[in-house]
Amino acid sequence: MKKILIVEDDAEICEIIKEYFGNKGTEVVDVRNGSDALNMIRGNIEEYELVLLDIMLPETDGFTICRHLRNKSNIPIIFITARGREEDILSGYDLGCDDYIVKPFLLSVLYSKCEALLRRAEGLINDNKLSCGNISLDTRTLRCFSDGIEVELPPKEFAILRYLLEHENWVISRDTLLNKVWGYDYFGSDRVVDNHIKKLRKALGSAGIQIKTLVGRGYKLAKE
Amino acid sequence: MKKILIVEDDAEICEIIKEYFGNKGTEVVDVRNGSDALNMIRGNIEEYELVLLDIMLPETDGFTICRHLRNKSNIPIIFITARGREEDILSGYDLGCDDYIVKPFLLSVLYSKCEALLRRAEGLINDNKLSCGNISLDTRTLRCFSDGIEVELPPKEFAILRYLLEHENWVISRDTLLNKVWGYDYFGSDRVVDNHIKKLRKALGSAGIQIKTLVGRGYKLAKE
DNA sequence: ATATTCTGTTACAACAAGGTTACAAACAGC
DNA sequence: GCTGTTTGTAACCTTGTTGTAACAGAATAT
Repeated sequence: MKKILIVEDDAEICEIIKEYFGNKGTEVVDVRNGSDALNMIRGNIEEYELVLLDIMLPETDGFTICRHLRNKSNIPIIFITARGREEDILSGYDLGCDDYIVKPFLLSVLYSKCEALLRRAEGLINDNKLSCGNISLDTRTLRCFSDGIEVELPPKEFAILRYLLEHENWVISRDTLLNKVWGYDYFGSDRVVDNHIKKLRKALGSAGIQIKTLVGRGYKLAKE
Repeated sequence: MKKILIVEDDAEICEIIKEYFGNKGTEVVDVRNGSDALNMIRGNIEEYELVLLDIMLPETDGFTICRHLRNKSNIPIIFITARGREEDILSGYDLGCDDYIVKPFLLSVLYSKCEALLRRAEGLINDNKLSCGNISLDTRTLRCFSDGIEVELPPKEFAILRYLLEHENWVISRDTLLNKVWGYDYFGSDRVVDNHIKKLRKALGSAGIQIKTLVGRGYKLAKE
């Protein structure tokens, strides 16, 4: 469950945000004044995935809090404030915030903004991760993991494994693999496939047994 | 120089954005209708680092364009539109945009939002010190250390190493490096990359082995 | 202006990946 | 069980990719 922090002195706003986000499965922890917020930052801010920050606060203002935050963390920060003047907004962005929302605002929009920012901060707008059992594969960084340890795969083997992962539990014939991995214009022997499957199994180590042979029909990848 | 794409039918808005961003050192390319935008996406959207997207456009609307974009790219997307109803905003976020700005807006704020989003998209909020294994790099003082001792690097090699450090463990193709380090308008042989990698490895001494070759795919930097 | 460094090209050697083949092992049908 | 077919495996050769150094032109410093 995601956990976000809100620094806001208005009890009512805290409550409606906590309820709205809570219903969507996101835990919201609130802090009502600047000095508590600073203590939180000194402590374990790593617990949180995002910070909602008011500017006008008792004891220490939001800008100062943002500065402290950015000194130790890249955590996503969204200002939520009644101060909508150009110079305030620009100050916020100068301090390294990610978004700046002027009150009053729509809860649904705030939630969507948080989602979008969290997606972006985690670097996964499209899901690049494929996995099946002990095998996983990141198609963006082109990394493959077997039993948690990284395995270097040559291009063809990577492509075959990727196709198998995209079609978990399907029986894939050699012909299909030749078409999808080699291309429609490839006319060599289909024994190439066997060879690459062999190398793939070897490279995957103990997870290699997840690639099953279906005699006369092809191969399939299973969770084991 | 950063390059961003704006899809917007209003010539005046295009012009003021192009001028404002141009003065700040960001190139803005404009497309005035939906079908041109779709062609751009099918072509080389990789050239751009961010897309500003209007919704009401001739031929194809912005939502459709956003959908096509997200099918092939994680590029940051900001909607800029007169449609400020809740359902429109939520539709935008549902399609995977990063921000949604309702017209009229302040140019300075738009620029700050772009900056913030680009920072976030590149994962570089605190980007003064980069390191990986025995290699570290201070982008402020432009100094590089390998095994703790300082190494002087020529500009190109520094830029390559910086890009690799910013994408630790990613497999970076020669094409990507040419685009990101040399610029999208470079059309020489990609063997330049090999040569600079060779010099970089040599300059880094024993830490040079942290730069791995992935035959047929490019290079990657790893912790060893 | 001159020297020095940096950059990009080229040529060639070294190497890894891909594909074929041959043979052993496993399998299916009888 | 036996037999023919399919698959696993390893060796081998070809091909394309990469490492490397030498070189020339461009950029920069002196």
